[in-house]
Amino acid sequence: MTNRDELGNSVLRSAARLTRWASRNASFDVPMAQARLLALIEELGPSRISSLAAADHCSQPTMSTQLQRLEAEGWAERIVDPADARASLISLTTAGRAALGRVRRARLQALSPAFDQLDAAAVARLQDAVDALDDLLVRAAAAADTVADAGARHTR
Amino acid sequence: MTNRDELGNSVLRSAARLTRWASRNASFDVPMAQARLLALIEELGPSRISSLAAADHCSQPTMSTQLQRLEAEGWAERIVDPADARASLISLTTAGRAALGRVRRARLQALSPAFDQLDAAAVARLQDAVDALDDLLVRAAAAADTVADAGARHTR
DNA sequence: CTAGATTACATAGGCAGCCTATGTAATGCC
DNA sequence: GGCATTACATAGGCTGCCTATGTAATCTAG
Repeated sequence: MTNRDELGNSVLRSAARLTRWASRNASFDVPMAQARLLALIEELGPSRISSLAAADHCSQPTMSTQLQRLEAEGWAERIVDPADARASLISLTTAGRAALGRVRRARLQALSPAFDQLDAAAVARLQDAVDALDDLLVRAAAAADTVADAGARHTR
Repeated sequence: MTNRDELGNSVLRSAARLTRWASRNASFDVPMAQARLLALIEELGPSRISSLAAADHCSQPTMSTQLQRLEAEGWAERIVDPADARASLISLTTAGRAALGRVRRARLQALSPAFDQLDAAAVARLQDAVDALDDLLVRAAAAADTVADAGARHTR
């Protein structure tokens, strides 16, 4: 048990450390959350605000304000959903796609000195690490949802 | 090229996702930064504020305020460094060590449903992932320091 | 066809976490 | 003794996230 407990703490600690380091050292003009949102919109295509919030695992108001920032930069635009006047469909502008490209390049530039030292085996190992983290997150999120559903059922 | 670039983005994205998920779902009473600081003080033993800031890769004012919160909770205490009246030596109180234990248990509880599903191979894979991330961070930080030093040399 | 529930989103207010710039007190050096 | 340096504190600001709540559009039951 101590074994797995220790591992759980290690995973979270290492992931958090790397993330914090990247956000400190990757000097992009674009804040993390905006960059994430740009990528998300690109991935999903025209989407509603609530869909984006669900996909990003954040609250709807948080997504609303983040989107307003993207719009202020001219990186995203919204059209009223023709099927439902309450909702809007969000998509990237040309400038938004360009900004996303800049962000990705800047982020890589911060990591590249480290990556340049890696041999093929280390690259493969990192690739496997990414898969392992993604897998863990999927399981954790699924388990949390199950718990939440069970809780909701109790309150009905 | 595209291969490594893609991997770089993947690593950062996956680590960030896991971290964000954990901070949302691990319902401990103690905020992330405080928890980190508790662990850091435990690891380093009596230390100066500036040392803690360096170890945590944050600024000295940030560490000052975080420490004030730990002190307010009664989890850390400081004594004036007998060798230098400007500095103080920070250490955990008994309550602080207890709080650290609670945090670790709470954090594990959030992850444990996911961990319970893992077989031995998956655990080993995660362990390797942690090592890979740590290694990457060490390389990245070292590379960044080298660049910083070179820059500093230029300004002299 | 209309009153109430529901849905989609916006706004308000608050807290964590981090930064830079700058002030203050102790120390070290010439 | 005077001046730079060092260790830390304070001020002010930004991102990023939350909950609570308001508003307008839509759906639904009667």
